[in-house]
Amino acid sequence: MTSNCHAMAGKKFSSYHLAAALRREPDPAAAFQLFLNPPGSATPSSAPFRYSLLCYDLIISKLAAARLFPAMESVLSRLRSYLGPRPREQLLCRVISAYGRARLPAAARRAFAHPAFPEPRTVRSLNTLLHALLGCRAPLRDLLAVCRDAGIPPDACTYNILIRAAAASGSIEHARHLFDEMLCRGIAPTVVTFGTVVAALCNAGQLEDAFEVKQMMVSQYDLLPNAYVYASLMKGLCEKGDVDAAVRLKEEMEGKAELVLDSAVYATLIRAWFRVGRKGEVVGLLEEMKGRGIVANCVVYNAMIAGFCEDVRDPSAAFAVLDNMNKNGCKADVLSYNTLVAGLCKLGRWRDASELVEDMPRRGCPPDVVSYRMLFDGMCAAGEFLEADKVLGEMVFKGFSPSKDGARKFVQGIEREGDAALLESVLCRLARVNALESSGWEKAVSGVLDDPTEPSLEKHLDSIRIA
DNA sequence: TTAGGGTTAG
Repeated sequence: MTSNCHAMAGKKFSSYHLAAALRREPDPAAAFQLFLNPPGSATPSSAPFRYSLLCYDLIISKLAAARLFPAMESVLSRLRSYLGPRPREQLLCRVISAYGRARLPAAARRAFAHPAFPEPRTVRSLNTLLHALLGCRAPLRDLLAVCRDAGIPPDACTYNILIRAAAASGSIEHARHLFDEMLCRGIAPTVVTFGTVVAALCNAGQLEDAFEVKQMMVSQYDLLPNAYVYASLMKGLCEKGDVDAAVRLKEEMEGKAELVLDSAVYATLIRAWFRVGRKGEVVGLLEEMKGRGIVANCVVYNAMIAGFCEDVRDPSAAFAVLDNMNKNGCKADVLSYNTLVAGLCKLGRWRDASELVEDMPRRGCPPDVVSYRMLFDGMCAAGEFLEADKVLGEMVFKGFSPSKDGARKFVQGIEREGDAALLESVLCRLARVNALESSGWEKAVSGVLDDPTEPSLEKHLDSIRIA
């Protein structure tokens, strides 16, 4: 189609045309082919195609978003020898984030140092890398090491990520220390910093401290608490069982003109309402939302799905919510499905859960590692080890591994059933995805080794050790 | 797509 256009225009297909074609092409693999072979470039007499930086930018962004990493890396290599304006750091950030979302921390680190991008790095790509590593659950000390090695002066954003990493690794003390350090270095905390600190304190159950921080941001830093701060506090109160206090906080928000209630605030309350058995009042909350012009998003629907599954133990009602959200133009996300899968498994309905997981790709939402782990655990809990084994095969094929706990229960269950051949094959597969604790498999394996009918296991043991 | 909340699991 594209080549026809330029032939009709009687002009050479330039990088300008290529950029337009890349923008139009929805299929990233097709866009990659277009980039490699621009129309007209194959004619023997023609000079090499002259790419513009925009073409590189477009194709790299597209491939990054589609997680077509080998293709993306090959373009990055070409970009390295590209003689033209140097690419912007924003593009590098996109590449790093894509690796972070794919949970590939080593690749994210390599990208940060990629020679296609001109030195020096600014704090912007440093922060992107830190955020990517945080998403990969890298420990705080790794993040601190990255900061030290980069030698880039941190900003408030850097500290916000580090504080969140400290809280995620369970150390409020470290988070506090980082906050103090940032003050010492003359970096002013922002409303985001306070949002992070309040959330960390609430998650740790330190509500009094969290409220103190809310006061302090006003009195000492002249910053107003926003909906993020309120949502964290409301969730913290609900978890302590003080739903009424959470409602009072919502009323406090309503009294402040500068504060806008949003869907997160309602999702928090909806979930809490279900937990305390006030599901009848949820409809009222939804209507109130509507009245304020707040559109229910995935998070709100997911809170309802969780409520119907966990509290009402009524998966059909949860399925109805799923249908409803799709009708209302809100595409169910992986969390919606995983919540349902968890609910079905908890009710022992692993067959229904299995059907739902199988149906997810058709519904436009491929299962993730959590979907598989929950289904696997649900089958193990039901004593359905052969079914669990099938799921395990599919998981391993897709590069996912079961949780350590799930793998342990699975191995113990198969041990109890005494199927040595199955146990052997299972241990090898688990070892391949590194889902075995050494003590766990050693114990299980030694049990089988005592069995003289199972001589081939030693061979597999060696392969496990090498892996 | 430089940072924070809210819905699942662990």
